Parts: sequence; C-alpha cells; structure tokens
Amino acid sequence: MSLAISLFAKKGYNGVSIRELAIAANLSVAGIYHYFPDKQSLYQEAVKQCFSNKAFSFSSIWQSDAPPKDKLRLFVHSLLKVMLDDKDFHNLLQHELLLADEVRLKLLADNIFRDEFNELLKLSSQLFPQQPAYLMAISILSLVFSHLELQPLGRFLPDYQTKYETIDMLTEHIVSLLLEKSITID
Amino acid sequence: MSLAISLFAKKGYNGVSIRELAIAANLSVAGIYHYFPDKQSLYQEAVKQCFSNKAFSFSSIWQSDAPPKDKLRLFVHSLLKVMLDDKDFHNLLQHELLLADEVRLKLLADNIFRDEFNELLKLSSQLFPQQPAYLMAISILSLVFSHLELQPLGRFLPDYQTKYETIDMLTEHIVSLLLEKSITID
DNA sequence: GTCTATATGGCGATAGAC
DNA sequence: GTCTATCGCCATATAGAC
Repeated sequence: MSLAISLFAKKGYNGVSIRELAIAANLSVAGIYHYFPDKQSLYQEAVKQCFSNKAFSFSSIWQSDAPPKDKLRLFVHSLLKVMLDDKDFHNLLQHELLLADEVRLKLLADNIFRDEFNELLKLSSQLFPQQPAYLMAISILSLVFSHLELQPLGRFLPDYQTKYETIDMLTEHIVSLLLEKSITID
Repeated sequence: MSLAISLFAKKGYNGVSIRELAIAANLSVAGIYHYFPDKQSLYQEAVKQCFSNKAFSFSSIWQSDAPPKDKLRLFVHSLLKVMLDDKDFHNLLQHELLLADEVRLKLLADNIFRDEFNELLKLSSQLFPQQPAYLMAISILSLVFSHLELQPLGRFLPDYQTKYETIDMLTEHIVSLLLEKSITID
C-alpha cells in the first residue's frame, strides 16, 4: 500500500494505472480487485492511510508549558520535518487541494486537521492578538507549505542558494519573520 | 485555446482527452492534429499561452516612486487579484509545480518569473534587510499563493469566515503581518 | 486468495477522401 | 483545413479455474 501511496503522490490519480499498482503490489490485476472494488476506492484508501499515518502528532508541543514563541518555533520545525520526511504526504495533499472535492476536503478538515488547527488558532491569538486568528493560522501554514512547494521552481530563480532549503534555515527565517519587528526604511 | 487551458487547469494533463479538447474547439479529433503534432505539444502551448498572457505586468508598481511599503501593498494586492481573476492560471501553475519537470520549470523561471522576482528581491532587501532577500521574496509569494490554495480546505476549518476570502482583507492581513511589529506575550 | 483469459470501451494517433 | 473511418494499444473491470 505504501507503494500505491507513493505512485499516486507522484503521478496523481489519472497518472497511475491498475496495472502499475498490481505490479507494485506483486499481484495480478485481478488480485487487486480482490481487495478493492474499484480504482477510486483504492485511491481513497491510500489517501486515508497516508494522512492518518501522520495523526499529526504535535501534541507534545501543545501540551508543553514552553512559552508561546518556543511553541511556534517547535511547531514550524516539526511541520517542516513532517513534510520533508514524507514528500508523498505533501504531494498527495497538493493533489487533494487541486481536486477540491468538497466531501473529501471536509473529511480531511474534520478528521485530520481540526484539532491541530484549533491549537494553532490558540497560539496565534496569543502571539498575534492584533490579527484575526484564522488568517494568522493559515499564514503560518502557508509559509511552511509554500516554501516547500516553490522549491522546485525556486532553484532556477535569481539569488537562490542551496542552504535556503535546510530545515534549520527555513525555520529560523519563518519564525523570525513572524516574531521580529522589521526595520523598515520608508 | 482558452477552453483547452481551462480544461487542463481543472483536470490536469492526464485528466483531459484529445476528444474533449476537440469538442471544446468545435473540431474533430483529426482537426486537432492539424494544428498540433501531439497532445504534449498542445498542452505545452496551452501552458505557455496561459502564463505569458499574464506577462505579469506589475511594471507600473516597480517603476512608481511610491515608498517601499506602498509598493509591497500594491504588489500583494495585484498578485492576489491576478490569481483570483484567473483561477486557471493558479491551478495550472500548481499542476506544473507538482509535475516538477526541470526543463519546463526552468523555462518558467527564466521567461515568466525572473524579472518580477528580481524586483521583489530588491523590495525585500529594502524592507527587510535583516532577512535573506531570497527567502523573504519566497515568503511574500507563499503568503499570497498558499492562502488561495488552502481556501477550499479552510472553509471547513474552525473559525473560518467568508470575509476572510475578500481580497482587501487578505491584502491587509498579509501586509500588516509583514510590516507591523507583533505585540507578543511571552 | 491468486491466477489466466477475456470483455468492453476510451485512448492517442493516422490514413485518406473532400 | 476539416472530415469519417479506423488502427493498435492500454484502460478498468469481470469470469471462472485452481
């Protein structure tokens, strides 16, 4: 199944055939249909397993009594690590966002993201009381998410350096961007 | 051709058949092959046209003598507007980032994004001298990009309000997040 | 449970008339 | 330039033996 997840993550639903999945599973095509009624079911099971495997266990962060700023740093670092360690998760999530199937996105929101997002909302309202908590939480997620998403393109943009892809540098940048006053010249 | 762009943006390369494209173009399948040697060429032409249509004409912003902070606000607002006005562009870009074809991403970087990104780098180093310009520029793009990308999911998350999707509210949030000191409680 | 064999249909692409 | 007709292939899915 983990091979199926990987294939769907890399090539998308329409990019993977039952034949490929059968080979990856060391099974004949008919063998696949013994376990799943059709391709859609297989795909949805793959997504479900990939996402719930995470279980997004950031609970130790939320439960610690570290100061909010440290919690933010830990969260950003952990999220970056989860995404970098499991590119399949990142890619599958992007595919699901693109498909934008309302039913499946609602399941995702309720089952996978809801609790973590609530904690992130709390943290946001503590650290950034002058901003709407919802927008602030999305912004934090955006910074992590999109930095990774843009990396394949960024490698060809001016001023790019490989060190900008390291997890520590990204964490430091994102956290200080969020927390430190910018010294601006008007 | 704009119908082809729309189809590819919504369903991805593998999700659209030549037959669909033929119907959309009011042509027979063979008719399509009079103009394009194969499906790949048609797709690449669609991408090219969709992206260069933008030409990303933010030049008036860069050339103005407005203070840097105002330029930032104008840029964020304009980029949000471009993305919201042309969802096909946004979706097609996401598909291209997911495919991560090195050759095509390099073309994209060189032909479409390079000049605008250079301007954004300049602005970033003016406004945020304490941050690496590259990371800062990517962060600005990330905030715009991912807020939109996460909208379909965000609608099912706690604390969501429809007003958070308005272009003015998003602009205000992103700009003030970047420019204003956060009043944090340790 | 897993296989071979096959049904049925859509796919990308082409031939050749007009 | 645009069409109808068709090719060969691969897709999803099923039937039925073992």
